[in-house]
Amino acid sequence: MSTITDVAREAGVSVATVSRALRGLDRVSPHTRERVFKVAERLDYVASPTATSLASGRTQVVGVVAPFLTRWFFATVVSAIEKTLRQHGHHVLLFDLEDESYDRRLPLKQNMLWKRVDGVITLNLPMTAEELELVDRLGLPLVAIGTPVADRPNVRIDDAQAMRDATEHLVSLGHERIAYVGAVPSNVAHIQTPQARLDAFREVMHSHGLAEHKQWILGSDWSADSAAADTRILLRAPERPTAVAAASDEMAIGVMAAARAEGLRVPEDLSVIGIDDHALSNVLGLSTVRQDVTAQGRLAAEILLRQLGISAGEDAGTHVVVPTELVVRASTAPPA
Amino acid sequence: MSTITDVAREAGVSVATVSRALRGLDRVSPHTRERVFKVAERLDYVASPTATSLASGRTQVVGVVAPFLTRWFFATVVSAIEKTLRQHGHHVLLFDLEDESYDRRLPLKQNMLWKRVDGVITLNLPMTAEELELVDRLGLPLVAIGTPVADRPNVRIDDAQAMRDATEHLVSLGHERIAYVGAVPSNVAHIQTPQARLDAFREVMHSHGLAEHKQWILGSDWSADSAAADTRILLRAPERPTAVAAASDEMAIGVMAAARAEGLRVPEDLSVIGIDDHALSNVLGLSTVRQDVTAQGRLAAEILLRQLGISAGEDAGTHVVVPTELVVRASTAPPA
DNA sequence: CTGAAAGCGCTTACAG
DNA sequence: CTGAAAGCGCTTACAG
Repeated sequence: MSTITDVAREAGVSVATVSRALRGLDRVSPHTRERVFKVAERLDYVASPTATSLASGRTQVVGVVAPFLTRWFFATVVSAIEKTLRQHGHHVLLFDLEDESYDRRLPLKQNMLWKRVDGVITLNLPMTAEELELVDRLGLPLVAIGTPVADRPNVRIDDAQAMRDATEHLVSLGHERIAYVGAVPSNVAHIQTPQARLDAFREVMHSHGLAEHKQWILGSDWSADSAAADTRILLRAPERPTAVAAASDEMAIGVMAAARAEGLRVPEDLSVIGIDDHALSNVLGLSTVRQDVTAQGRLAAEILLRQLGISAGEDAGTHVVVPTELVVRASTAPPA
Repeated sequence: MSTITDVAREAGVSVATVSRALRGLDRVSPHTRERVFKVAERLDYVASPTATSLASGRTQVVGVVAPFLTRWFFATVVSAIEKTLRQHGHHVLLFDLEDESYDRRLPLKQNMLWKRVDGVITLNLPMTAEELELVDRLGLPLVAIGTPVADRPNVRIDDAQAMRDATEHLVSLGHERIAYVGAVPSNVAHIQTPQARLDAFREVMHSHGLAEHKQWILGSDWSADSAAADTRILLRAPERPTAVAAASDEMAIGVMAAARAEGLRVPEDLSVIGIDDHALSNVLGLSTVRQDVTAQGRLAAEILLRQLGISAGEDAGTHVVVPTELVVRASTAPPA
């Protein structure tokens, strides 16, 4: 592979001039610039990012950090981030902090970030004080998607509003006996979004004077399987809810499956609603509150690029709330 | 942040000695090594990967390239790759080659790889001759997951065997009128796995003397939505299959939903089987042929590390076929 | 066992 | 507008 020296020699100029010409800096004559471009193209020259980084201090790489990757939300948002960054000549270094045990995660370490990335995007990741201190010490800009990180730029949906809309939808259909799936177990401090959703659920129930049954608030590890298992127990009790609001579509899908397994019809015997608009929700007829995850990924990437001094997208500020939308499908109906 | 020079000064040795001591090379006295370690720790020293790369030619980064990311298979395999690489001090630079249009993808370019990664892992990505030539020119080892790439190391399942098992399962239940969902449209050259599955389906049908109806071989863009839409048309025809074999669980889920939407019961009126064992398949009661995607990601990462001279995992060779397993659930039964 | 020095391939003031 | 040179922070022969 050819280096900047090869190009300089062939073009009959200094390496400094090649560097300036190729990066589009001014103070280069049009004629020289053109000659350099020609030679660079002929030699298939691409500047070594490694050398560029050492000299400039920039890597053109952004660290994307997630507590896990294998759920719909994360894959979708990572895809959007990657595409947006690549359009602006940047790349994503991916970190999956999932640990063997569900009740903890791996910590962010200096060797993941130091001189490796220009900035960080977190995905629903509450950061510890030490991690935040690390990011600050390394001077890295940070944008948080979902769960906020201190006062850093943040892109998210209004979790409370989303769950309010879901619950109000059930109430407006006439439901009074409503269960909730997706409470945060106390051992999972690194997953916080659900708390705001639960609070909103309670608020709506209370505002309508509806009773909140403690045993109808189900915890979950956020998976369809565990939501289904918990729901089956719930549905076997003598007192049964007529509707379930789940904090995510994946859990809602588990709830629907559990209802069917218990011989109940959805929505005739049990209404179910989730939050997300998961890729499978449409085909499964799940009512939900849709969030635009792709937009969140794109916006977060654009904010970070702007913090790096690269103009990208429209400046919508540093704290963006992406709107959600109630989508009524076949899984919700008035109680029998 | 401190540099190797800081450590050398504090420890009273040369930078060369610090470099050797910290990397565990021999020809360093135990006493010196210990002193260097102490100082390095006290100064929070982490070698600049950017400088290390320039000097050594190694980046400790692996490029992971996928035709898209937002499907279950890809997210799962990327997660496994990332974890395996990180255990060995390597990181993943992620490329999502999805384009606006489904019938093409972005090409792999020199600026994504050159001096940026030490090797490449492809995920179900048929490479063009130019792309392969590029990877060769850059001297990068490559491991392919799924779709093979020339004669490079490869980790995959036996696609033919998987679909044979799925189809044989339906035949053994007594089905004779079987449809297939997931044929590859001719415009999607960058997605090839399904072709082997379709061939295997045909082979089994033929070996049992069962008729193959041309209109029962459905193409698909590999999503649940399109599989559902196509299946609904299929099920409205006067002549109907009693079973459907789908090339993936996501499509099979679409088929089940379509059957229900048409008022048919699964499995009484229509049996459905897929391939994958998707995260939602258990809860939805979908019969399937399970593949271990996490193992595929781990094995591919280990092979690549070994090609880079890093001992990782057990050496299982360079061409690994990960076994699959028929999982019978509630979506398949004898025809009515 | 240890150090001085060259080299990796760029960028960036500084002169001119 | 252009070039010579220092510098980014490591690794790696080469001496000793």
